[in-house]
Amino acid sequence: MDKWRIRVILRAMREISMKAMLRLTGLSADLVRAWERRYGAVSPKRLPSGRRIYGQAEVRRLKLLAELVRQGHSIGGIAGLPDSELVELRAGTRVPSIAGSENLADDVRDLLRAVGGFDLAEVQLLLARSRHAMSPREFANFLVPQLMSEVGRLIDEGRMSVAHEHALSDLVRHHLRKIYEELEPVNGSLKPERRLGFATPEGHHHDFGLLLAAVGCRYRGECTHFLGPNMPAEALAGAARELGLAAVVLGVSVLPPEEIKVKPDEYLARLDAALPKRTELWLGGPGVSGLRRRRSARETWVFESLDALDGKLRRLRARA
Amino acid sequence: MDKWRIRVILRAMREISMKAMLRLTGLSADLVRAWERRYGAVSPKRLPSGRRIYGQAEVRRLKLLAELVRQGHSIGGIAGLPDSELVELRAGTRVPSIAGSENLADDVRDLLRAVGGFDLAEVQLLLARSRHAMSPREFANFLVPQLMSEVGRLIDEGRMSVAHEHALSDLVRHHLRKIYEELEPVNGSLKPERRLGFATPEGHHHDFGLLLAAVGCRYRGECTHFLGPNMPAEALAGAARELGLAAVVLGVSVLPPEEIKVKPDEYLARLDAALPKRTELWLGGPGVSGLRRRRSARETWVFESLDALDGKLRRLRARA
DNA sequence: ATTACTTGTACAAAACATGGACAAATGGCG
DNA sequence: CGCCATTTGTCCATGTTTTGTACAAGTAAT
Repeated sequence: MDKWRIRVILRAMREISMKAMLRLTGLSADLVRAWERRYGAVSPKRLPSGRRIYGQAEVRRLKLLAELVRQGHSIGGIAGLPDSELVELRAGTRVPSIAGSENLADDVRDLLRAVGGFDLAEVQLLLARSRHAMSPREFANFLVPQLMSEVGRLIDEGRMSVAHEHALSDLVRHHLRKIYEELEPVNGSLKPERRLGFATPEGHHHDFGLLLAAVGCRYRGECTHFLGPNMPAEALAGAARELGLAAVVLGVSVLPPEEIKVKPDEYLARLDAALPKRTELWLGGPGVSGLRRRRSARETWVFESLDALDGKLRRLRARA
Repeated sequence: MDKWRIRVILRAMREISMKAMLRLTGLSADLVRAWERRYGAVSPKRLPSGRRIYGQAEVRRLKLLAELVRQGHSIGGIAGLPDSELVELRAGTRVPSIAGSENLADDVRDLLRAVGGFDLAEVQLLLARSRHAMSPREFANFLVPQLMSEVGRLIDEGRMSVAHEHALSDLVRHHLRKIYEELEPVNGSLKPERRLGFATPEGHHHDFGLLLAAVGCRYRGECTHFLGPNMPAEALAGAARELGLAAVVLGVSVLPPEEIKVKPDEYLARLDAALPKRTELWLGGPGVSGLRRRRSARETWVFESLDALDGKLRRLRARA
């Protein structure tokens, strides 16, 4: 028979058996079947033999339901809600869910108008709507960069001030932070953990890009620890040791000369000296191009874009 | 027969079961039912089976009632008031300086242990629990300062590193930011607006204290605009003009000499020159004591503590 | 043959409703 | 101050609904 082929196809489409689903969700077989039978909580596809197969969407939904039930919601009350409202329930924010996000460009345009008019409440609303209308990945990798670069352009043209930008930054960062929080893996993922730590060097206060990277990694199912900006080398090394980090992801920005307190190269030397031998160093951000090439026994990798980071994760995952 | 299958899930969005409501409000089932039966404090909808379901409005109202009762109001006296008057009541009450000290100490202890073990997921959980178990004010004015000062002490003693502190800061800030967001004025139930803008001077990247101040002001029902840290004087002045701010609240921290890009006094001079005549300047934070006394036609006020800021708001409110 | 999974039924525990009772706290009032 | 009525949080008894888990009997996969 070509059962083998079926299996390969299933794996390729990320569709998994019940047992695998149970591992991912932490639920019991009887319970999931009861939820399905009594409330129609999920409707997994079936093999010709009648066996259930769960796709990514079902697993995600079951994880959501399980988490909400743990939080005190009654399964009967939430099993019928669509995914988007489950997410809202978990987030605790009310969002006037507009049907579908028509176009990324439209969303950006609306946001820019609201920012220009300093209507922060409206910006907040639009961001919330966009965040729920698209996937975390779309939000973090497309909408946010596009929005911020447009704002940068408008500032260059003198049609907006940095005040607009800062106020917007605070709101956008807040939403990214929420996404990061909500992506928290419920149960240990299938693979053994590869812990990643995120920080920016001492004197580097902007953790915007770092947050984007962390969101991307969580989205890929990595076990991430956000340690924050402005992290002294020795403290970061200590944290890496305590946490047993497989890699430290360092977000390096470009600072105006008068703000440089610790030279990036010096910082890296100190970090390299203090960091545990096995911990890899992944460097990203606008500031990496200016770094001197160092020689070190340590596995060091420079990524030029978030896509490159994403690619690396996919490669690592495929190998395992 | 199969009544399960026939059963229609007719719960609308954002309506939650009693158990979930209890978690959010921190009240007990018996108590809520008593309030409902005796005073009609809330009137939750019912499922066909008779079970109560609570919407956003009811949860908010119960939280409000619980907080006011904790502050000494009698439930019988306030249970019948409309939401707007409850908010008004909260905005005008003097808050007891000590709020369940033994409980607070427990929370802080648990948090410190989790931080020390670098268990960020646990910290996140504990913060979320505390945030819901106490009023925004208790969280922002008691738990957060106590927690952070304890961490500072542990760092001085060498029992914690700044990495712990930064990772914790990120999480606490996130929760403060959420509180700020959730305090968004209900429905303009309060007095005509006195718009306040919040920022830190150029080069000052820490907006932790600023956020605390903003939360405090929103709690008092003020119309607040959080403009963010590191704000150039001219941009801030422009924002004040556009927004028609009644006052700019500036959070000044103490910077190590090598990080000072713009001297605070110079910054203030520039700000004073650019700011609209009618906009007041409220200065707070650890850095205000080092400021030179300036002469200016502008109404300028220096506050030494968050309590002082709170007091000013109450005085303004009482006058109106 | 063993394991994993199916459907259907059954049952016990948890959650919740109602109404009543009770003691501690509160607040006049003589 | 003592005394009494009221307020208020908590607890209990009893019945119903909801929900998690167990099990039997049969089928597919390894």
